[in-house]
Amino acid sequence: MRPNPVPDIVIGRLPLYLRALGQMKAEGNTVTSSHELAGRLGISSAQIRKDLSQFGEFGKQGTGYNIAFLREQIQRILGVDRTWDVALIGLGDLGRALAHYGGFLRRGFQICALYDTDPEKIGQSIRDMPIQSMETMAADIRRKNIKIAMLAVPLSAAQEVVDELVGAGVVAILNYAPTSITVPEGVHVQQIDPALHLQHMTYYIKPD
Amino acid sequence: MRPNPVPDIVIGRLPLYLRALGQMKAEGNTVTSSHELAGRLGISSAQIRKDLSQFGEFGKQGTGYNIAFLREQIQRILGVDRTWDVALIGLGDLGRALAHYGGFLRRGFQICALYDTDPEKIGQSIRDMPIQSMETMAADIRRKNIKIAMLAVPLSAAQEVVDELVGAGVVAILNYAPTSITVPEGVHVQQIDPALHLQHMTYYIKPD
DNA sequence: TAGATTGTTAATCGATTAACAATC
DNA sequence: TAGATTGTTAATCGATTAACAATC
Repeated sequence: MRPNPVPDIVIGRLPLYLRALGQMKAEGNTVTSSHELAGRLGISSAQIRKDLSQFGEFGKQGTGYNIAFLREQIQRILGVDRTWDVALIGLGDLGRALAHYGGFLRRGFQICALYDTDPEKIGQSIRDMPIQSMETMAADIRRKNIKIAMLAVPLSAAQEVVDELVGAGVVAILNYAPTSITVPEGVHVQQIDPALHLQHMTYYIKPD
Repeated sequence: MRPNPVPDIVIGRLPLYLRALGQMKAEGNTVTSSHELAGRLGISSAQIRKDLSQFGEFGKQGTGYNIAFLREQIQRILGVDRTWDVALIGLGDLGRALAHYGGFLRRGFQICALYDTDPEKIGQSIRDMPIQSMETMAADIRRKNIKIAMLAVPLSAAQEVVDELVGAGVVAILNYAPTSITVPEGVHVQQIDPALHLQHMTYYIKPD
């Protein structure tokens, strides 16, 4: 009998815990508690303990959690106790900002290939990485065994590029194009659309 | 007796519906159904009908929803049947990309003020907007009655800037700094942290 | 009319929380 | 020992879905 899968909503909180633990470590602390974490993150301590209990027993009654240890455990659970290669497609303003962002590496990700359709851009380099043609993208991604892609192309190109990425073996896509994309079973998509978040908030602040 | 508030999780889906309706409109369609929307968004048609029913009756049995009409209604519900002024703080690579992004306006938002601490940047202009000093930020935001801010400053500065924004009357913050921030009751925060989304997905793709 | 789709109800499903024994 | 905090259970709370009468 297979164990029940851990709810996706729990998986989604683990990176949040990891981020907070990283900050606590940077602050020089060595132990924390579900209450302290809860306070930082604005959720309940019971939820944190319940979430962690899905994966094992990481704390000590009376004293709480060792920060370094718990951090390592969550990194392992999420699979970021290693560095993942990531392809970045679309080198407009946003794509360039992502390519320059230095924060991915310490969280388990390394942008290692850049692709665009614009002949003006192809051949240019960012951080010593050449921008390559999308013609060669699929073969290149497959050859490098890249499993994760960040998509910063215009809306009109998004689905087409997604299909190509999936065909090339990519199984996780972070989509910055403001549209829902369709992928086969087993391929994971996360979406970032700032306007969506802004519109969520305006609901609550309408009466000027 | 006050009516039950609409669940936040429902509010969070409305911008998604709005985005899909905008695309359908752009494609030249005039009517749609809960089933078609559900197919596009990968959720159930029952959920869409239930969500919409929180706010009124927008469809017709047998025929579905008029796209233009439903779009207007959701815009009104979310408060994006107008254009909101938005302040952007932090003009690094990401801040610049956001300042140049042309997609906000058609979704109800206009970046109308830029702030940074770097003396090199202050005085420069992006899209005809001058980058202003953070010294003058609070007074300026209050004078202009800006209620929404996008925060693209380094982690180390985030909470400090948030406190100043809140003090200046900002009630909605889109936080790009990779940290949880603390705000008083009545102030809304949404967070964008791409590494969080990537780590969420690696859980499922671990066995290389 | 026949076919389609809404809006809504009740049932199901799943997530969160409160509480506490265990124990450091 | 006394105080603190975990891991876990059961209860509560909330969200999703299935089903269908109403009706276009």
